Amino acid sequence: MGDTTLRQLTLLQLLPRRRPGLTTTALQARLGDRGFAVHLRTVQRDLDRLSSRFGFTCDDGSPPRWFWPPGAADLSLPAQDPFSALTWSLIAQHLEPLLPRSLLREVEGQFAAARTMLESGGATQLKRWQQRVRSVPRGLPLKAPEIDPAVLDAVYAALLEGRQLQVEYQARNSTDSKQLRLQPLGLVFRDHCGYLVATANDYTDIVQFALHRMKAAALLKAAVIEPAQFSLDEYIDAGGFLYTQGETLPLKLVFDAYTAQHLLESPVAEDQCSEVLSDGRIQLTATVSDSQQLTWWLLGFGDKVEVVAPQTLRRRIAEHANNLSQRYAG
Amino acid sequence: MGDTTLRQLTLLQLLPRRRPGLTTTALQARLGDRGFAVHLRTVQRDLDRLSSRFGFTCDDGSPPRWFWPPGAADLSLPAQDPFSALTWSLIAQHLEPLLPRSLLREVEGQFAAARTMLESGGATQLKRWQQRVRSVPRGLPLKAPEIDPAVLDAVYAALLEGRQLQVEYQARNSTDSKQLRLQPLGLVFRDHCGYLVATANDYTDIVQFALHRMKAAALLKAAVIEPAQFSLDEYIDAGGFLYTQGETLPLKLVFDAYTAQHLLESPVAEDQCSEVLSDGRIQLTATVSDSQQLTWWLLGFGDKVEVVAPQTLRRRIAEHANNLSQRYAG
DNA sequence: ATTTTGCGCGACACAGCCTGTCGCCTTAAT
DNA sequence: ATTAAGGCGACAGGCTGTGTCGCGCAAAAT
Repeated sequence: MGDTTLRQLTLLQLLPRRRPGLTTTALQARLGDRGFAVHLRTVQRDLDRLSSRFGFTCDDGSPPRWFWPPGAADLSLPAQDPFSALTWSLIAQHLEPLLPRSLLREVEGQFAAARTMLESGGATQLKRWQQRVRSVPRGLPLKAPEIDPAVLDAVYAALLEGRQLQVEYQARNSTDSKQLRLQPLGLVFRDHCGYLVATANDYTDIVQFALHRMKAAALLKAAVIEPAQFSLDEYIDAGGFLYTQGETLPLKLVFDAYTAQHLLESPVAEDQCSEVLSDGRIQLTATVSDSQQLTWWLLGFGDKVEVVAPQTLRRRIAEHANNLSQRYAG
Repeated sequence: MGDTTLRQLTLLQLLPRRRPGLTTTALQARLGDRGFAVHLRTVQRDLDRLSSRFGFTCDDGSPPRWFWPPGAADLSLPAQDPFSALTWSLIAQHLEPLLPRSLLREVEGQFAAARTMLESGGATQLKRWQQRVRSVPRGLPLKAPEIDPAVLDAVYAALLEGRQLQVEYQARNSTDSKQLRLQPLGLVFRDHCGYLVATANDYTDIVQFALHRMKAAALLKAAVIEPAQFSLDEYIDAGGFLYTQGETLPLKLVFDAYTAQHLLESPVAEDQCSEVLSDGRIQLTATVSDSQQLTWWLLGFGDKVEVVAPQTLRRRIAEHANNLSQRYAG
C-alpha cells in the first residue's frame, strides 16, 4: 500500500525547522496522532534513511533531536514551474529593499527555489531571466534597519505563545539601554520598520517598541496580561501609527494632463471619475478617507496638482505651500 | 530501500501545475532521466494511489494527462512552522494591496499554507493571529488594475520561450483597441502596474505596453527578434520608467525635530549623518542619487523639510513651492 | 472501413523490502 | 550504583511493490 510513502512524507513534515529538534519518541507520538501507529524502531530507520537523502540532521545529544538545518533544500508540492518562479522572482525583487533581512531569512527558501527553477533551464536561460524581469520600487529606497534574528525569534515566540518578554531596549533619544518587561499585544510593520505594541513594566498605557532598537530579548514564563478588550485594529485606527483613517472626504483635484495619466490607470478609489477641463488639465473626483498618507501623497505632486475641494484640505496644502515658499524666499 | 518513497516524491514534483498535464509515458521518461527506471505500469499505479491522497487529477482524454488542479493543497519541506507562517502572513498583508490579483494567484498556495498553519493551533489561535499582526502600507492605497490571467499567461510564456506575441491593445487615450505584433524584451513592474517592454510590428523603437490594457494576447510561433545589445537595466536607467538614477547628490536637509525621527531610524543612504542645530531642528547630510523619487519624497514632507544643498535641488523645490502658493493665492 | 498502434487496466506471482521483535549497549537520571 | 530510556544491530516473516502478460478500447494511420 501507499502507507509507507505517506508516513515518511508526514515524518518529513513533522520535522521542525530549527533547533532544538524533536526526539524519535516525540516524532513517533505525533505520527501516532496522525494515524501511523508504528514502532519506534521504524521511526529510527526512516530518519536514518531519509536524512541522507534530504539533508536533515540531528544534534549529537542523547537522545538526539532531529531538525532541518537552516538553508535546507526547500521543496514544495506542487513544484515551482517557470510561471510561478517568475512571479516569485518579482516578489523577491519587490520585497528585498523593503523588509529587514531577518524577516526575509524566514522565507528565503521559497525565493531560492524559484531561482533554482529559473536557472535549471540551462546557463543561457539563467542570464536571460536575471536580466529580463525587474521590479521598480515606488518610493525612495530607504535602508531597512536590521533586526537581530535572536530578538525576532523571541518576539515571535512571545506573541505566539502569549507570554511576557524581557527586552533590553535602547530608547530613541538616549544612548544607553534599559531593561523592560513587556506585555506583547501585537506586531505591526509600518514601511519597513517593525514595532511591538505592548505595555511596559507595570504601566498600563500602550506603547510601541521598535524591533530594531531591541538589543536583546528573552522569553519569560509568565503569561501576558492584556488590557480588557484590546483590539490592535482599533489601536491602529486610533492613530497609533500616524495612519489615521479619518472621515471620508469628497476629493476634487485638478492635475496636469501628463501627471494624471498615472492616476487614471490605478484609481485612488472605487468611485473615481475624471473629466478634461477646457484648459487641458484633468479634473478628478473621488471619495477617500482623510489620512496622513493623503496629505503626503498630494504634496508629493508639487505644483502638478491643485486641490479644489474640500476646503479644509485645500487650506492645509496651501499652508504648506506658503510656509515653504516663504522659507526659500528668505 | 527508500527508493519507492523517493520515486513517488519525485513523481509528485514532476507533475505540472496546470493544464495540459503530462501523460504517464512522459512522466515515466522523466523519472527515467532522474534514475528511476521503472515500468509504465508502476507509474500508472503510483499515479492512481497518490492522486486520491494528494488531490491531483487527470483530464478525461485518451491518453489522460495528469496535473495539479488549481488551488491544490500546497505542501512544502521543511514544513511551515509558526514563525515562518507569521512572516508569510505579514508578507501577504503587505503584498495584497500592491500586486494585481492575477499575480497573487500564482503564489496564493504559499499564503494559504501559512494561514492553515496559524489556524491549526485551534480556533482561538486563529482569531488571535488574524488580529495581532498587521502591515500598515506606506503610501496611499491605490487600486491595482486587474490583469487578465490569460494575458498574463501568454506574456509569461512569450518571455520564457522567447517568442513573439500578438496582443489586442487598448491604447491609453483611445477607446477602441488594435492588434499589435510584439517582440517582448522584458517585463517591469512599477508600483503595481506591469509593463511589457517590447517593440511593436515592424518598428524599431522600444515601447512599454501596460499589461492591464491588453484585452487579449496570443503566443506566436516566431522567435523574438531582439535589437542588438538590448539591456533592460540600461533601458530602465535611461529613464524608461521615470526612474532616473541620475548623478549622485551631496544632500543637506534640515528637518523638524519630530519629522526627522523617522529618517534617523531608516537612513536614506549608508553615509547618512545628522546633527542638531541651535534652533532644535535637525540637519541631515547624505549622498543619494538624483531621481524623480527624490523630488517626490522631499515634496511629500511639505514645510517639514528645507533643502539646503545642493543648490539645483533647492531651486527645484523652491520653484514648486512658489508655483503652488501662487496658485492657491489666486 | 480496416488496420495498427498506444496505452489503460485487471490479474498474478514472486522477489525483496519493510516492519515487528529481541537483545545488547550507551547515556542520563535518581 | 542502580534503573530507565532509547539507540542500534540482527533476524525472520508477512506482505507490499513490481514486473509481466493479456485484453480491450480509442485514436491515428493506411
